[in-house]
Amino acid sequence: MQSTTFPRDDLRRFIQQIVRSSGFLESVQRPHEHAGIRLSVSETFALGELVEAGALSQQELAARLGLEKSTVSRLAAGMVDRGWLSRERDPDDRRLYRLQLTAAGQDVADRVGTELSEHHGRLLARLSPDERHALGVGLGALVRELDAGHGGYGGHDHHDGTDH
Amino acid sequence: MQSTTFPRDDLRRFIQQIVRSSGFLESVQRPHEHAGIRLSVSETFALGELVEAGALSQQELAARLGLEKSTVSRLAAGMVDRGWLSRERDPDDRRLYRLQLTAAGQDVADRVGTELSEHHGRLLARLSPDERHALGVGLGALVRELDAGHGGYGGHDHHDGTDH
DNA sequence: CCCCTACAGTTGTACGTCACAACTCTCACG
DNA sequence: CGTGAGAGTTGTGACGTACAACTGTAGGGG
Repeated sequence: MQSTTFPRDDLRRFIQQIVRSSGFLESVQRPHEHAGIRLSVSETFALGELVEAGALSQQELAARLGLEKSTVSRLAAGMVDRGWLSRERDPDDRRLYRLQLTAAGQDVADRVGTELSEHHGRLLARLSPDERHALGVGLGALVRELDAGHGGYGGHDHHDGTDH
Repeated sequence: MQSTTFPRDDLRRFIQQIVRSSGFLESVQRPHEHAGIRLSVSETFALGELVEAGALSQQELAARLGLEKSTVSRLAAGMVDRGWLSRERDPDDRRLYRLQLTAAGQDVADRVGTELSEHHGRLLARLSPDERHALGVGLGALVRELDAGHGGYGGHDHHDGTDH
């Protein structure tokens, strides 16, 4: 059964308090300023995914973000408009796009990343070393299981991972 | 091109992967089925806050959810319509409402809470006892610091936290 | 070679969630 | 009383998203 170290629904209480303390419900819906740049949460995550992956098709990006392809189509278009993304057809399969950060896009990603990193650093600095370590272990395990099993809240079950 | 500050932020990487694996961006925007009941994320959290607090004014609920009072006004109205909430003026100060769960509302809160709890339980069951413990310690510390300092991602800074 | 299916991406549309601003109503205080 | 402050409401508009119907490319069999 469950050990007494993590009783009944503490995870839920944590989530609720995180929501409360981080202005969560507001910030997901509205564009935001990070490092003097106005971007939506989806854009922020898209930057992160592109930094990590290098080049992605829109489908792949959609799968990573858990969004519909039509949504990502418009998301990418907006980022292209702002000069953050280059969108070229894949020469080997002209159905695909190759989304890639431009120099300006990398710069934005860098600045936003730095700001978030500093923010998180300040937050983590207030934890004891043991707590920081515990957080890393715990979140690492959580992410591992979320990735492995189905951890979604929706049941919709996209984000499959079937790529060519 | 120094583009490596983005991925170096561990907390950020965790968040990103959690987003990816939990269908987050989609589910925040759209009503959802929990225990056969269709509700939005804000409604889910509102139920949680009301279970925890017993009775709240709309302002207090707004502060806890990090939402504007007008938004909460409509949120509460919807929940009253569905019979989950009773909304009576506070006899001592008729400006305030006393929001309280009805029997039906408590039932819904209970069912949704149970489902979430089981979901979280299944997730946590796949962690080792050490990992579960670490997660508890780490998240506990994180919540503590989020609550204490300003941990918000916006610069907006409402949600003052003057409550209780 | 052509058709047919599969797949990537686009566009039209509708919906849900939210904030801001201007308003009403109640309270407290002089 | 009248004035100001606080709780809640309503009008409005912005934004992010999904779904469905569409276009265009690719890869097979007849």
